[in-house]
Formats: sequence, C-alpha cells, structure tokens
Amino acid sequence: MKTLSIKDIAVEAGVSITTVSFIINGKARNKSISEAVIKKVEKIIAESGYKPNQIARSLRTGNSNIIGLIIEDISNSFFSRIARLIEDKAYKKGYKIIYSSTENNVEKAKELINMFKSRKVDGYIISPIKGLEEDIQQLLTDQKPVILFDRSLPGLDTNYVGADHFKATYESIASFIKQGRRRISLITTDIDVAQITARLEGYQKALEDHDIAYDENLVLKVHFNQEEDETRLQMEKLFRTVETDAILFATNYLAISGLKVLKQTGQKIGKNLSVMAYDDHEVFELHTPGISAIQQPLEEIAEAIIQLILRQLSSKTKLDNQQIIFPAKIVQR
Amino acid sequence: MKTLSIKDIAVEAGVSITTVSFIINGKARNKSISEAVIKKVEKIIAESGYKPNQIARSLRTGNSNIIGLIIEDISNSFFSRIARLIEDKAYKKGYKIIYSSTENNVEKAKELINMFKSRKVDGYIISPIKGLEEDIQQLLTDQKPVILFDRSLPGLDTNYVGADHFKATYESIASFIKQGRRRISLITTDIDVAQITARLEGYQKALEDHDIAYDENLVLKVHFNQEEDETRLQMEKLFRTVETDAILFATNYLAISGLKVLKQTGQKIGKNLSVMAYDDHEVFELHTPGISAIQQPLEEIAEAIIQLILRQLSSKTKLDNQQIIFPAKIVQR
DNA sequence: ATTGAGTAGTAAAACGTTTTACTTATTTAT
DNA sequence: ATAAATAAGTAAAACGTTTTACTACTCAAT
Repeated sequence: MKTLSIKDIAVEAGVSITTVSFIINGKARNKSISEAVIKKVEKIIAESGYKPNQIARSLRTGNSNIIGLIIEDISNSFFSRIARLIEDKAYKKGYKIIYSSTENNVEKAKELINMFKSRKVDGYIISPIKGLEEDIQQLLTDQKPVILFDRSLPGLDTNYVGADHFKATYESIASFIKQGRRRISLITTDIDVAQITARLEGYQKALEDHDIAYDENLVLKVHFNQEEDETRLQMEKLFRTVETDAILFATNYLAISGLKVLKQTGQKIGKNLSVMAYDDHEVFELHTPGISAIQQPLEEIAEAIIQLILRQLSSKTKLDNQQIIFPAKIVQR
Repeated sequence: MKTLSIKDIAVEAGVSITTVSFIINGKARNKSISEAVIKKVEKIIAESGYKPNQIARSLRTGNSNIIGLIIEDISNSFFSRIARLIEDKAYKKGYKIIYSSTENNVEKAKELINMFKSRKVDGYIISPIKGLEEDIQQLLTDQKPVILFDRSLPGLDTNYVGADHFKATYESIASFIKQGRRRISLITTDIDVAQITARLEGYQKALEDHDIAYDENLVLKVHFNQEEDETRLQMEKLFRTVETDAILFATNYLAISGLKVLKQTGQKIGKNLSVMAYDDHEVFELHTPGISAIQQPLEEIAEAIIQLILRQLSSKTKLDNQQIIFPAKIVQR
C-alpha cells in the first residue's frame, strides 16, 4: 500500500495540488478558495487518513518542528524529569524533541550539534559544557533560537534558565553553621561550568561570612567521567582522614555515592554529622534518616525554557536574550 | 551565511553534482571516478565543513536514519536507563533516536506513531500498551522494523525483547515462602499488558504450588494514572486492614510509594515483614534496611533490542521475528 | 576500419511539499 | 460600456539530495 501524497488527494478531489496545500495549511480563506471546495477536500483528507510528509515539508520550508535537546545524561533523574516536562509541553505546541546525552564529552556534543544542524532542528535547548562556546556562538550567529539551562557558559550572550546555585549553596552552608557545624565538607565535581563553580563560591562565601577559614582538605573535586568505584574510594579516604561534621554534595549522584560509602563504613548521619544534597532525589526522602536536599523548581524551569524557545520560534525578529534565575529551595529532613 | 549545498561543492571543484554525491556516499570507486577527483572533492568538503542536508537526503531515499522510541515515561528510571543505553548504541551505528512518552495514554501513543510515520523513521522500538494492536499491525504490514520490549501484546507476531516476568515473580514469592512468609501481598497496577499480568500469574502459581490459598484481599491493583497520594492512601488502608508478612511490589515506583507509606506509618521491615520490588532502584540499595529487588538485565535488553533492529534495517528481506527473553535476577538485601 | 569493452563523468528526473506569480471569470464603480 | 477590483483557482519553480540512463572518449581485438 503506497502512502498517500498530496497529489492523490488533489486528483481525488479534482482540484490542484496548490489548492489542497492551501487548505491543509489553513490558508484557504485568505487565498479565496470556496467553502464548498474546502469542505470537500477536508472530507477526503479525513477519510483517507492522509498525513503530509513532514520531510518534504521541512525541505521546502526549512523548518522541522523539531527541537533538539542536548543534556548531560538522560539517565540522571534531574535531566530525565526536565526532559519529560519539556517534551510534554513541546508536544502540546506541535513540536517534537530529539534528545541526546553528551556524557560531558566535548567531541560528542559537537557532533550532536552538527547532527541537529543537518537535521534542521528549529531550536536548541542545551545544558552546555565547556568547549562548546564556539559551536553555540555559531548557532547564535545563524539566528537559531538557543536556550541554555542548568549551566551557562561565561562570555556567551544567550538565553539562560537556571537556579540560583550560589545562593542555595550559601544558605545550605549557613544552615549547617547555625546547627553548630564548623568542619563542613564540600564534595563536588571538576567539570568547569558555571553552575558547579557557583556552588563552590557559595560555599566559600558562606564560610567567610561566618569567620570560618576555608580548608581545602575539606573540598573534594571528583573527576567527572570516572567510575563510581573510584569516586567512592576517594570519598572513603576523605571521610577517614579528615574530620568533618557536615557534608554538602554538589550533585545528587555524588550524594548517592556518598551515602553508600557512609553506609558501608558505618558512619551515622545525625548528631555528629549532617548531610545535604544538591538536587533532590527519592533516595533522600526515603533514607533513614531523611537527607536534606536543595530542590530546584523543575516544573518552573521546564516551563520557562519552553516559553522562551516558543517565543523565539514564533518571532520573526531576534528577541533580547533573557536570563531567568529561579531560587532553589532547601528541604530540611 | 548561507549554508553550503552539494552544488556549492560541485561548482568549487568544477565537477558535477552527481560526482560529488557519488564521492560522499562512497560509491565513487564503483562508478569510476578518478582518484584525483576523489581527493580533490574530499579536500574541499573537509575544508568547507560541508554537511549534507539530511532532510533532502531523507526525502530522496525514503529513510531517515532515525529510530523512534516510544516508552511509557522517560522519567521512570527503568526507561531512562534503557533509553540511554539504546541511544548510545544506536548513535555508534549512525542512528539517532526520537523518543516520546505515552503516559499509558492510547490516544497519545497513536498520535506518536503517526508522527513518527510522517517523519519517516526507519524503525520503531515500542514499549506498547493495550489498544495499539492495530497501529502496530499496520507498521508490520508496511514492512517497518518493529521491536517491542518490556511488554508484548497478545495476538501480535513481532520481535520482542523482555525479561521472564513470570519466573522472576514466581521465584521471589517462593523465596518469601522459604523464609516462612504465608500472608504475601502483591501490589501491582491495573494496566492490562502482558508483563504485568505475567507478574500476577507468577504470584498465583507460586502460592498454589506451595499450597497457600489465593486471597484477593492481599492483592492491590492500583490505577495507573492516578495521583501518588491516592495510591498511598490505598496502600495505607491495605496495610492497616489486612494482615501481611511480605509484600511484592510489581513496579519500582509502586515500591517507592509503598516505602513512603511504611515509613510514615512506622511499620518496620525486617522480622515481621519482608519487602521486594520489581525493577531495582538506588532507593532500595540505600534504604535501611536494604530492600530486595528483581533486577532485569538492562544492558542485555538494550543490546538485544538494538541488535534486532539493526539486523532488520540492514536486511532487504523480512526476517523471522524473534522473541528474546532474559532471566531476571533476584538481589537479596 | 569497425566493434566491444571499459573509463570518466554528467544531465535530468524524482522524492512531496510550499509558495509565487499568474489566469480567467465575475462583480462593482464610473 | 468600460475599467478596476475581486473571486476562485492553478502552473511551475524551488528546497537539496540520489540515482538512472546517458555521452564521449580511449584502448584492444578482430
């Protein structure tokens, strides 16, 4: 069974291809096609189940109704939840999402951008990594809508949606100090993106403001792409050799690894040790005792991203870039 | 800056479009293009950074190098992990993935299939739901490669990759019984797909084989799309009104909800109550006490799916359908 | 000298749309 | 009665590829 084309519909209705196209695209009224013809063609389309070939359409119009989503790792719950929300909202507006994970690999990320380009995606939603500056700048130069989220890249003037990582970290450290903690450890990663450095800065500033000296032995920067076993070894060593009474984990997967280490070494969270995680996770809610966490407002972030990109997509002219920063919320458990 | 087309390359090299096309597609040697010309054109392509327009290519060839992935919910860790693995493997073979979540909504799923059709995806990987039989049959009739996974639909002769849900459930119940449990509860969902009914059957058969009467008060079928609060209420009522000494949760998100209820009502897991979850999750590993779980071999499943679909894609003729069933593993914690 | 077989390459159709510029008939305004 | 405007619709170009069928030439064999 050959799939139907617009020509088949035109022949069946005894009108030209042009007429059918106008009707499909809702331009019939402007183009003065009679009601009678419109009705007839619409009926035939409905009965035949004809669906326009999106590929041909894209080739002609130059847009695809596809938005490219580039994230670090879809199996990370922060990203999969955001992805789900974005997909949902985009879908309602007639856009589809193609996503891909970069695994923080610059080469892969570049290839992805190229692939999306050659697929003519209409816009890009990117959780960027260092090394992508030029490629993203190129997209901007080509007038493509680009929204960065979660992290931004210094020196790049783009739309950005994220949470106030600095403030959230600052406050979480301040809350530790209020509980009487003084030897506060930060476990973070070595990826050099704004969102991660902001977390370090928030940590440092909070200590400084409370007259606690910064001790670099308390800070562990885990290499991003290493095996979890290696990470756990490093943490275990830290916990064993350095005295701490509170730990802030800068990402949820680090916190999960850390909790595994604490469980294994038998160190109890509570009277002598407080723990907080950046980005909430079901693990933290169910853990005994509950683990406090910094919650980013996922729903709001996804909504802002999609609003921003749709606004761009439907505007003929280049709009001013916007930076939207949401406060993050500390959930004490 | 206009994007380059094959024509620009042809002009620059002083050859025809045809010649460039042959070179791009590695057909130059067959088609007797001289080494000198090949080298020259390749050089120009490399220097200009020209990338063929995939849309035009798809329109002409009828395939897109895109595989459509339809799952229940990308924010469910089982699916997001599978998706990540599939994406990874597909990427290495030059295929991209477009995914979408059905949320167990038949209408949405049908629309998705249509959208994928009109985008001319080369193949479909689907975690199906009841009500999709006809649409999937249509894909098969159209000779499109289709792989179902996680669940299958009765009456549909397709490729299928999944785990042996019946056996895994049977064994988990048997292990409860061996521990001396007799009042074993099953908490499952009401979606009517093979993988869920198999879990119920495994439960029933295990009881029967151990001479324990089936008691329907011990079985809770939660409505799929309901709010988590409602689910928790139902569970709480069950735990309050029915005496149980073991619970098998048929999905990991149900188990997570269940653990929250147990935590809130203060019921302890251990001497008087055993718990097991279908599909592992980090929550279960870190929970105190650890929660036993049935692990599906995600890596193998993803690998089998991708093997199967690539095999189809590269074969001219329709291959025999295969059903690949992996054993699931019980992790006692 | 003619035929046949290779070598090196190209012109043009086709994929299925959208859109511009056009035609023809009818109505309205003068 | 005629010019201008409107209504109803269409032909054909264009988007950027791939692929089929072709040309033009050279060389070897008869």
